[in-house]
Amino acid sequence: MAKPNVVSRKELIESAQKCLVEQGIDKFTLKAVAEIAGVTQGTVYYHFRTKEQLLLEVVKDICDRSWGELSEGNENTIQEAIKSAKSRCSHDSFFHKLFLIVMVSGFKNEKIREQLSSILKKENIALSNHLLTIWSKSPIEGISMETWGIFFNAIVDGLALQALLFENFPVEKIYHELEQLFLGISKLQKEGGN
Amino acid sequence: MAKPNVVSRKELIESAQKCLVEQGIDKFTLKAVAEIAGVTQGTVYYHFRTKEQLLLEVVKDICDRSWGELSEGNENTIQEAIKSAKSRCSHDSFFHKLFLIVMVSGFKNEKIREQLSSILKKENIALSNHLLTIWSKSPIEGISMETWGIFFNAIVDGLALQALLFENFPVEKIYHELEQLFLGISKLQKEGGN
Amino acid sequence: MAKPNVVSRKELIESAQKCLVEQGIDKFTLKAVAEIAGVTQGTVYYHFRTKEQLLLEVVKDICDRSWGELSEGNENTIQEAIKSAKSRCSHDSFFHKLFLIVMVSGFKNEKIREQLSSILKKENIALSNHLLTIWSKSPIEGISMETWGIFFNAIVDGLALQALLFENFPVEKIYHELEQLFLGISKLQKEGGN
Amino acid sequence: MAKPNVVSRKELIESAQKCLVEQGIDKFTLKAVAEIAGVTQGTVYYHFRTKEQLLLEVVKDICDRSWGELSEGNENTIQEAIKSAKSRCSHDSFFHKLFLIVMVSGFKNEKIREQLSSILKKENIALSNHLLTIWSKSPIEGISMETWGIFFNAIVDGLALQALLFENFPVEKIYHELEQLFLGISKLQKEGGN
DNA sequence: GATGAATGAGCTTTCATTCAT
DNA sequence: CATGAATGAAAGCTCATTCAT
Repeated sequence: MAKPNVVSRKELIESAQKCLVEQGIDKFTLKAVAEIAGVTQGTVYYHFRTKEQLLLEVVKDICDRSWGELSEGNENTIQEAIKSAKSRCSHDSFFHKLFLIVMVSGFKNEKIREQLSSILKKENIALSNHLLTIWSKSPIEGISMETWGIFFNAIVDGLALQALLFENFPVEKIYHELEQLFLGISKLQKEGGN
Repeated sequence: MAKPNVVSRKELIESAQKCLVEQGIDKFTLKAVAEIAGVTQGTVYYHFRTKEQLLLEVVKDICDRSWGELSEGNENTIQEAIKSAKSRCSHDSFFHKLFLIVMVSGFKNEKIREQLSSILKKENIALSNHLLTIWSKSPIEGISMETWGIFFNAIVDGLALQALLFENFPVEKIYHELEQLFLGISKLQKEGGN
Repeated sequence: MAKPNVVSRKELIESAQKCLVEQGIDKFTLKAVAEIAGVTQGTVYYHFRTKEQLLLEVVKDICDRSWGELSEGNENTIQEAIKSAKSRCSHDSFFHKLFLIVMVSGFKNEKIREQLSSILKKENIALSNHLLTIWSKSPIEGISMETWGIFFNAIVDGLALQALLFENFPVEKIYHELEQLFLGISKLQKEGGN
Repeated sequence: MAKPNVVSRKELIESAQKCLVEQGIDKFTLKAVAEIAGVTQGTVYYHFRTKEQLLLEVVKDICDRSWGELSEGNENTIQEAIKSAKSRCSHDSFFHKLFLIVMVSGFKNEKIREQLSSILKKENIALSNHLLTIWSKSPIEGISMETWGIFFNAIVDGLALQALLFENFPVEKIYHELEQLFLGISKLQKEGGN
């Protein structure tokens, strides 16, 4: 019943991700992927017809995971959402590195761009919805709830980018202050309610 | 054959940047750069001893320009700063594409990472200073002025990232709302003064 | 395309040797080797990871063969040993050309130098031992049996060198006289026995 | 009166020889030669129209020097001749390395081969003549005086070859025994005179 | 005379891809 | 299913050579 080599495919995708992050985009070769997975080049070809196909499946996998995390929706408070973002943000963040690498590849690959933009969009929406459950309405006039999601996502990504670039990015401190920012803005909302 | 002085280093660096952005990172070959510059491969090698060296000089050039813009400091109001950020943000932004591409290359190249992080740091500081001239003190307790610079830079970069990914990112709208965000926060500062 | 098992490593090594001797050291390119072997450059690279590696295996092969010949030890008399040396000595001697070419390459490659010196040493020893079975003791006082092996080897190599350089080196004549030399020296040994 | 740049040409040839010996045959590039001489590539071209021409002049220079040494003829005894040979023989002998390198290049260059063979021939003859002044006639019947010169030259070259290959070639010891060999053979001649 | 920028052919090497086994 | 030998196109790079200055 159990399908054989379902694992194998998944392992190869994970090896590819590992390769991308650990060896960098220009050493992302099928030979390298094969080596990490402990198989031969031919085997990689057996599972993915081309290199592009493998890259695409890497992207799909990223999206699936991301989607899974969003659906879990176990972040009930702003604090938890920020905590979750923080955990993915550090100087050596596997996830953000991988995301940026495939994003850059996506500049010349419409399929990749589409997939990545679709999860980003979903994140934006999920964040908006989340904020809606916390705030009854936008804390600042002129900023739609959709935009609040975009802003939150943008700031989290922007911080991740800095964390990847800086050797000693003070993740703890910055995320603590990010929490203050949201509390401050949230207060605005309550006051604005008057 | 062998006509002297047909290209300058600067022209080659610009060709390299064009190549990176227009052809993508994996078609960034010295042949392509040479073609764009209208010279032969040998000429590129005469000026930059390796491909890595060329990439490094591309990064240096980005940093120099960025630094130049910061020094000009002709953004006197928040509105102008946001306007300037907006102008660099669009679905096909040359600058941000280039930045991300070299940043991803920098993941495996310490020299590149250092340079890029140094300009980002300068941007953060310039922004903090700018905000300091507008706000007398931090509008929200618990957030240092340094962090406001980091936040502003992060949100701008995060939005640029989305703009690169989405086909129809509403730059105008979002940047208008970003202005509202800053006005709202600024108001907090004044009130907090009481 | 991609027909498996069209060449063996051994064939490639032989092609490389042919290339070195027939085309000379500075036309010893992997393209040339591949052409001689009737394969593509890629194939050569599949078997030997670098050009240096191929050269090293060429040297190893020379040593193995040389060692094989020494072990056979089917030269029972001085006359036979000289005959064997003569046969390898001529204006176009494949063996000596090859040896000198790799020796010169070995000047900047410790691994090659080591291998070549090791077979030369073995030749010296084999010759000493051979002479010992013919002469009961050194024919000339002050010259050890080890040195006789070195001298014999040196003169044979020196003659080979001249044969490679001169257009009309009188191999027959010189080797006949070399025989006289040994007979003369051998007589000394007998007389010295008194 | 003093011709300018007469030196320069000579210096370039010496730089080329240095380059050949120190960097090896496959790093013998005009750029390397220019660097050693402290000039630019263009300058090397100004003096020698092609790389082959430079190599040829290197060979000519070797021959001129060698010929100069032969003409000096300040080796009056066998002991002095052997001493002179010994001095040129060591694990790092500049002269023999250079000779072998250009000899190997000469395998595919008739002009080089001719020049080298001509000096070798002269050496052979000079040695024969020298021996003739010491021995009234050949010490061993059947060996012509010409051949004695060839033998002596061959053994000296063969020993040099071993010295280049072995890390610890016992030059002192071997050359002392070579002297014994000649003394032994010389004695034969006197006895044979009876 | 001398220089250094430019060239282009050709080199070593890498790599996605194919295919017989 | 999986392998590994083979391929060929294209990459990075080197270098003898040319030429305007």
